[in-house]
Amino acid sequence: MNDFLKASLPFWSKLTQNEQQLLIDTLQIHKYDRGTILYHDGSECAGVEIIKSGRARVYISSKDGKEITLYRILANEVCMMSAACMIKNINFGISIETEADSEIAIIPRNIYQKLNDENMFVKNFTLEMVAEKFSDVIWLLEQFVFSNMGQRLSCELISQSELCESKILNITHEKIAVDLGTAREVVTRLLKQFQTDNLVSLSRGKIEILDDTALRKMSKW
Amino acid sequence: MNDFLKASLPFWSKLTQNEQQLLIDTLQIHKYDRGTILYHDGSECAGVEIIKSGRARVYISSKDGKEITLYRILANEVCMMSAACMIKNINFGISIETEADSEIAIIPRNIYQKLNDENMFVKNFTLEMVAEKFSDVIWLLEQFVFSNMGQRLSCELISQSELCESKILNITHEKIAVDLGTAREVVTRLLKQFQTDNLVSLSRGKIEILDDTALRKMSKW
DNA sequence: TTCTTTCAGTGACAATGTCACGTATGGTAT
DNA sequence: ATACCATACGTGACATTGTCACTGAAAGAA
Repeated sequence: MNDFLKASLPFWSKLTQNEQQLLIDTLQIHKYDRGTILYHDGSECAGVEIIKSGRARVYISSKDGKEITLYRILANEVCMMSAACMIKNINFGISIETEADSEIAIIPRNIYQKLNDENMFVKNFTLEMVAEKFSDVIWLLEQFVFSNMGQRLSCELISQSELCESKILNITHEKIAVDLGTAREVVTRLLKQFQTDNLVSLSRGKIEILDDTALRKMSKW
Repeated sequence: MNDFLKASLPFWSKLTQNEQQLLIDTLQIHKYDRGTILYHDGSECAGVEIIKSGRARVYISSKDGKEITLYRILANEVCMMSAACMIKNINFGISIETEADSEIAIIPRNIYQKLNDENMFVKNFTLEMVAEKFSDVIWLLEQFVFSNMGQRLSCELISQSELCESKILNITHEKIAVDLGTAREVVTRLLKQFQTDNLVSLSRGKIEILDDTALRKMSKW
């Protein structure tokens, strides 16, 4: 039962017996279908979420429906946004949705808060997670400000390929566009170019990576 | 002497007598001219910096010299980047420069680390500061991804006006461009437009805001 | 099959970024 | 004052990216 807690929470072994039991007793586990919105800009956060299985996407969106993906949360990872937002009720203006059918454990807000206040290791963990994601977002901003679309697209293809551990990506231009915060047409145009350059091979809902060396080189300019 | 510590460090009154004394004893105070680079991407951080007087700009830059400002640190504010980077040696890829002649106090790295480990309030403060700046950066990213230049420029003019508490900004198009992460020509073009719309009045190195209501409305779209 | 939905392709145009200049302004040296 | 110089600004041409309004193509449902 608590194997995944050990795997997800580096501070697990530093908790007292009581703290561990408290966690186990209050932990809620939910299943969500792919595409469920776990958290939407401005709503209350229920607690700290741990992805037992599946995957989630953290993103920001504008009123007119544009989006950009900040980062993803994979199995056994903790959603620190929920951790952070409860600390000082800072509203980050972000949203989170599942990208696959997912099983998610929730540590209730007040429980995590208690652990965070009592236990140094928990607080350390919280800080490190926030700092790490902060670092991720700054990297993203860098990409956005300093790189051209070709670089960003090749980078996206590589990381999508790593995500699904395959050179064949079952993904639409639309999804890529949302990840990158651009328009589908732009993605289509560039992918077309990539295809004539023999970097990828395209078909409906599918992109096959032919030359990942070249893409990698490109993405790092 | 330690008045500014009280003002800058919310946890000051929660420190023990010994801790306070330790801080005072090890505190280093330096003066820097306007334009000094306090921290550059990848260098070691000396410690936690507190701006006693003056102002600093936190930014990221690319190899080919493009920049974008993340946020500013004003008098009596603490540079939490240095705080964060020492926690886990996360490299944020940022740089910091003074924007005015500044007096800066530095809490040595190991001292802050010690306080942070020992004292719950210090750790809380660190976390809150990181979360707050994180929130700022996400806001910036939102602006960058979802807003057009007109909106971002009007927003910049408003915030510059608030910074110097005047409707007359002594600032060049170049500086504004660097803040916004765009090119000077783009700023020049738009300012020209703003001028013909009677929003601002331009002269060399100076921008006078004529209609801040309109600018404000614009910046919030 | 036919219908329908989703995905992709395309041309025209707008906004922004880049480049290569030219021009204006204010300070400094003589 | 005059000439000179550095810095700031203006501008046109063009490249890249974003937006819009479509059309066409593929895959699943009726």
